[in-house]
Amino acid sequence: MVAMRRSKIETAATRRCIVASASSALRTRGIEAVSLGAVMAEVGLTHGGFYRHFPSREALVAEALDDAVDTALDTLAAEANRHPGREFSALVRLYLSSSHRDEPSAGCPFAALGSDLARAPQATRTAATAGLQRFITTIAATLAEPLKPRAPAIASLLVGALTVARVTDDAAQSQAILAEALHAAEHLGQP
Amino acid sequence: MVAMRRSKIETAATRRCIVASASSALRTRGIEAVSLGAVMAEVGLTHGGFYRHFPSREALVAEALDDAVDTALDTLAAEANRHPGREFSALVRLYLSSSHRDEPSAGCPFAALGSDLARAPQATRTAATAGLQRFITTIAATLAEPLKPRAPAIASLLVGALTVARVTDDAAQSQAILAEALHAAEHLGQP
DNA sequence: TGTACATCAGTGAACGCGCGTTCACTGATGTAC
DNA sequence: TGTACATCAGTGAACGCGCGTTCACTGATGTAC
Repeated sequence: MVAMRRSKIETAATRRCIVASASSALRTRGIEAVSLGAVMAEVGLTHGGFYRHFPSREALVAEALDDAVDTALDTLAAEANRHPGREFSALVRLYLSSSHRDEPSAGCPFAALGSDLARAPQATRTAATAGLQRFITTIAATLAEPLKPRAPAIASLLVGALTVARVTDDAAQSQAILAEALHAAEHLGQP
Repeated sequence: MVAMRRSKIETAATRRCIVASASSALRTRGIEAVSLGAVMAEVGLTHGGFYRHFPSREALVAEALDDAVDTALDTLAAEANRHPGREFSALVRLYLSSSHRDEPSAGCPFAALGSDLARAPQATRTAATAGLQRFITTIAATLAEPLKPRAPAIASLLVGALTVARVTDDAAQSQAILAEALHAAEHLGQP
């Protein structure tokens, strides 16, 4: 295909595709293992055009992380709202499901990238900090008033459980971790 | 300095130094960011000699991870044993301390490398799986008999809390996460 | 115990590779009149 | 509305860099006798 100028609408769509591609690639392969060439190839473009959309790789990473937080929290909040009166339990069960464990590309970026984010450069850290606050707020929204202060601990439990359930090679141990974490989360979600 | 053959004792010491250097570098900078050149330079050697000790970078990573698990669990178990009758609380307080958060190089490798380990190659995954089991066992050893099944959930909470406390940019939020996680851990450590 | 030789820990140059970034170029899109 | 020109999305080659790994070499250590 020959290079040529694209319409503003096409350009905006391309940019969104690049972010979406990076957003899932990051969660699948980790921040450092995602190359610009791979992201652009998945969108159907060559790597050279990248800099028409972003000033640097890091700018894309920060924006892709924001996108990941958005879509993951939307999914969790939607699941909670689908179960009126049992929002907390619904959120926790989806988060600690084996499908979430087995599909990091669309899942929680803190479980997929936690240790990477702690070492990431400024722009990414800033996006991560804001996203983490939103994650905690989303959990708090499903808790009764006096339990809301437990949201940070519950967020920690969810992120940690999914992370270690993905670390272990042993399928039975992985299931046990999810099950015990679910039990503990429900315990923390009650007075 | 001129190259020359070293005694068996020196060779073994060098090997241990390489592992120790890698063990802390991994936890500080992440698995992918640690280069053999940097590890060897820290030991005072050039990169070429690495292959006299290990067949590949991955073999070193797996062994360094084992070392990290060993030293981190030794520290936790020693702290627990220093407080007879309050082993669980002592372990959890050390794990969720701000000094642990601020010093990843000597700390828990699951908090420092969690998401990296989930994507690591076979040898590393195998070492991580065994190490995770030992971590859970170490926690269970500090719990009363009927509470031992909660060890995987408590391990998840500790790993997750330290991970997200390191992700956030906001010092106050980081402290709140550690404090709330400690509260939740103590809650889970009681009948 | 002493000697002759094989071994091998460490050096430093070299390799091939993939990466992020830059750049000259193309030609349709957007805009000024 | 029509025309002339500036803009710029995307291409593909090129760059410099750091990486893991290999290798010929050095000379003290280890071993066979």
